[in-house]
Amino acid sequence: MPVKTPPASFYSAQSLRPEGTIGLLMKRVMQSVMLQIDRRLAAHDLTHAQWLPLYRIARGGCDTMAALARDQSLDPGAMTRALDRLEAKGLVRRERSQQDRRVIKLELTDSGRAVSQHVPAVLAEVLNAHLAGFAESEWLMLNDLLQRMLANGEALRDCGKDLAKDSE
Amino acid sequence: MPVKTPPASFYSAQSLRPEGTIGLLMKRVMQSVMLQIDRRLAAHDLTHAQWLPLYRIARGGCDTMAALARDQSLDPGAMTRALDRLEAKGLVRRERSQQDRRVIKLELTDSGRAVSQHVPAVLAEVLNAHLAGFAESEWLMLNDLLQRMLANGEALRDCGKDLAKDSE
DNA sequence: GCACAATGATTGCATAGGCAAGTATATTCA
DNA sequence: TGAATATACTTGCCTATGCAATCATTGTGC
Repeated sequence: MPVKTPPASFYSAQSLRPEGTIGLLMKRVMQSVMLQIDRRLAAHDLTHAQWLPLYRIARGGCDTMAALARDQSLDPGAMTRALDRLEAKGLVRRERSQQDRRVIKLELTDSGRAVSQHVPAVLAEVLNAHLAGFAESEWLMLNDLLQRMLANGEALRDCGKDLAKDSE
Repeated sequence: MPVKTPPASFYSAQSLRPEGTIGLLMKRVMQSVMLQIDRRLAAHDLTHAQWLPLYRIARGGCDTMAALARDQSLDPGAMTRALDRLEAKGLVRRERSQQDRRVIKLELTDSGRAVSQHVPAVLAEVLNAHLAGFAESEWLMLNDLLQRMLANGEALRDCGKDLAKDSE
């Protein structure tokens, strides 16, 4: 059994006030980031949920629904419908593979390629705006802290799939 | 005109790789936090989006739809439907105010009060688990950095409601 | 008092995502 | 080979959220 770092104890059930937690703070920051991305991408008829699959296909390496869904830890059903919307906008084409007839290959249309090129500038602008006043050391620190939170979360992901029975 | 801190320049349109950005990192951390909350609240037939309104009503101070929506920066329509679901579960009661016949007062049922008491323990557990290995100074730093990002975001919120016209 | 604005709440329409069931195709292995 | 298994994708049903339009009620200014 691997040695596990014990959970922290910054929050306690007795004294917890949700409004001040890391969780709500982060939720609000994400709300703000997505709002700003949506405003800027609206000019290109894209939403905050659509730029990533588009960008991934453009970059290469993710050219099937399943690959995209895994890459973004997203539900396959959700990804199917996201691609439906991108296809309806004429940004993505689907074509059944001949090697493996289960898979459907994805590729961008010319229009999709054109739109995807606007993505990095928008992302950079929005993120930089939210980091105004940050020292580079603080930015690096934030990256590090978030990565560690994510690692902690991944350790939790599979180990406790069957709770929902405690403290009933 | 107030002096504005200029945006940072940690990301650039040319070199940006979305996968490594603060934005995607944070999105994944939130995915993980919400997944863990959902697993634990499932025992009480609650979702990650439902504990906050419930908790708010329980604590007092937010006893109308509009107040809750403002408090959570949530769309009034979304909040109406969220309350529909909580009411359907028998956790919340709605009653038209006599003083101001536009407003509808909210209050928890006994069942709602009982369920809301499980919330803090779940939140504390999930957040602490994600902060495993953190020094207190790191936790404080994370709070500070997130709060500053949020402040930057709020400065953006109203000033640029009418873009969606640049770089077309 | 009355026109007009502001507020509270709801509804329709859209995107978005999770979960589970189902279909089609490939792979594995006895 | 043929049955069991795994994978790719889809669909149905649910929650969740934003935006815009609507209605009722209240407040404001003349």
